[in-house]
Amino acid sequence: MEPPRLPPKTSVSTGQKPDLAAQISDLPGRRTGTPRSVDLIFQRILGAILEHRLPPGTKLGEERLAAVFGVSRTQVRQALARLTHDRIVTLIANRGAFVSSPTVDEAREVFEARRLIEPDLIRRVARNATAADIRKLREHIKLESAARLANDKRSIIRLSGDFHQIIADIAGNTFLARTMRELESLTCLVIILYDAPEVPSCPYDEHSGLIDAIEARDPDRAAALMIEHLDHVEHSLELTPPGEAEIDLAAVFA
Amino acid sequence: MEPPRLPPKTSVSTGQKPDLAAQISDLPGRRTGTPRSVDLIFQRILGAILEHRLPPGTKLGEERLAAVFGVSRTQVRQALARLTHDRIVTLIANRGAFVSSPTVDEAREVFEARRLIEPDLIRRVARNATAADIRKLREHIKLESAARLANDKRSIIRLSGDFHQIIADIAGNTFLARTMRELESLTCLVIILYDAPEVPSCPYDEHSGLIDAIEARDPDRAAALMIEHLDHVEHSLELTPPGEAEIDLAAVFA
DNA sequence: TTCGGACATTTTGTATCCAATCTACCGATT
DNA sequence: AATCGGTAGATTGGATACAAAATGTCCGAA
Repeated sequence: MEPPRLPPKTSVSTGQKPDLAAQISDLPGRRTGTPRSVDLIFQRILGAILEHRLPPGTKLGEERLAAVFGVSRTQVRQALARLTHDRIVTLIANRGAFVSSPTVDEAREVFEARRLIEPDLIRRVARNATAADIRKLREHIKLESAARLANDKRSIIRLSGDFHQIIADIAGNTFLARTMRELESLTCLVIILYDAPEVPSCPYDEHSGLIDAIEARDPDRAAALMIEHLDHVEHSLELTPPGEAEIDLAAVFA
Repeated sequence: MEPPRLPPKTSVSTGQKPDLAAQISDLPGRRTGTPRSVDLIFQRILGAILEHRLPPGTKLGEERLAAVFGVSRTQVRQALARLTHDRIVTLIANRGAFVSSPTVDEAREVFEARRLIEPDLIRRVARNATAADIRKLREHIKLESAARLANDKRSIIRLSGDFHQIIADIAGNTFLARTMRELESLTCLVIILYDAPEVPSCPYDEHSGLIDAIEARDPDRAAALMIEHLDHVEHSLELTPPGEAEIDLAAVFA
C-alpha cells in the first residue's frame, strides 16, 4: 500500500501554503499505522472467503458480522463496500451483500487478464530479482509442498495465490501488484466454484520451474512457463458454457 | 465462532451450479430505481477532479461537500472511500481526504501498466470491432477535434481519456475495462500535475490513426501505434527525478 | 386445497449524535 | 523577543437511532 505520504501541495481556496512540516513529520513517523479496525475486518472476511470457509453465494449479513467482530455495523459496511469494489462480494440493493459467484465468462476474463499481466511481471522479476527475492520464493515453495503433502486443499489454493502475489510484489509496479491481488482473489473464487474435484488445483510444482527460470535470468523462458502454468490451471477447471442453468431446466421438462 | 453459513437459495437447477441467479436476475428485474445518490456524488466529485476543477492536493472536507450536494456526511464519506480505493484521493487518518498527487514513480507505473494492457486491448478491438463500434469511435473523434479547435484543454484531456475507455469497453473484458478506467483517471491526474504547458497533452490526432488501423483489421499495426501514442503522451510530460523534496532538504543542510 | 393479499419481522439505508484527534491560536516563561 | 505549552475550535471516526424496503408468514376467500 502506498503510505499517504503525499501531502497536499495546493490547498483549497484559502491561502494555505504547502505544509512542509507535516510532510516531514509524516515521513519517518509513519503514524498512519493506525491498525484501522476496518482493515482488519476486511482482511478477516477476505481470508474466510479465500479459504472458502464462506462459499460463493453466502449472505453476509451486516448485523451478524458486526456481532462476530464485536463492532458496529458501520465498520462492517465499510469492509463490505471495499470487498464489493474488488468484486469479491456483490451488493444487491436493499438485500445485502453476498459472496460473489463469478460466471464462466468472468472466469475466462480473469484468466485472460492474468495471461496478459503475469508474463510481463515475471519477466521483470527474472531480470531484476535479488538473491533475497529468490530466497523468499524458495521459502514459500516449501510451505506449498508441505500443504500438498498434508493434502490441505484450502492451504494449497491460498498459498498458490500467495506465490503469484509475491512475484507481483517483486516486479515492483504497485498498481499492477494491486491489480494482481484482485485477480488472485477472483481466481480463488473461480477455483472454488469450477474446480474439477479430482484434478489438483495447482498442478504439481510448476512454481519451482518458474523460480528456476527466474534464477537462470531467463525472462523468455519464465514468461513461457507462466503462460503454460496459467493454461494448466485454467484447463483444470470445468468452465462449462454459459446458460447451463436454463439448459438444465429445459432438460428436466423434456 | 463460526461465521454464518446460509445456503442462500437453492435454485431449481439440478446441476447445483454456482448460484448466479442473485447476480443476473438482479440485472433485468432490479428495482434499484434509486440512482444511488452515492454513485451520483462519486461521479460528480470524480468528474470535477478529472476536469481539474479540483486540482491535486485539494482538501475534500466532508461537511463542505455534504452541504454542496445537500446530503449528509454519510453519503460523502462513502463516495470518498470509493475514490480512495481508486487512488484518486488519498485519505489521511484524522486529517481528511485530499485529491491525490501521484509521484513521478507512480506516474511511470501508470504508463507502464498502460503500455502493457492497451496494446492487447486494441489488438482485440482490431480483430472483433463491429461497424457500429468503429462508427462510435469516429463520432468520438469529432468531439475531440472540436475541443481541440476550441482550445478547451479540460475537454481535450477528458475526451482523450474517454477515447481510450471506449476502446477498452469494446475489447470486451470487463475486468480489464475497469482497470483501464482507474488507469485513465490516474493519467488525468498525472497530466494535470506534470504536463509541460507548451506541449499539447494528447498530440494531434494519433487517435484517428488508431481507428484507421482498427478499421483495416490490422492488430499489429494498431498495437504498435498504441505503444507509440502512449510513449508520446508520456514524453510530453516533465517527469522530473523523484525525491525532489528530500534533495531540497539535504541541500538546505549542506 | 390453493391462491392472493395484507401484516409482521428482519435487514438494509441514511441521518444524527458523541467521542477522539488534530490544527491553530494565544498566553506564559525564559 | 522567541519558543514552548496549553487550551479552544474544528474535523474526522465511529456508534446509535430511525426510516424504508424486502422477505416470509398467516389468514381468508374462491
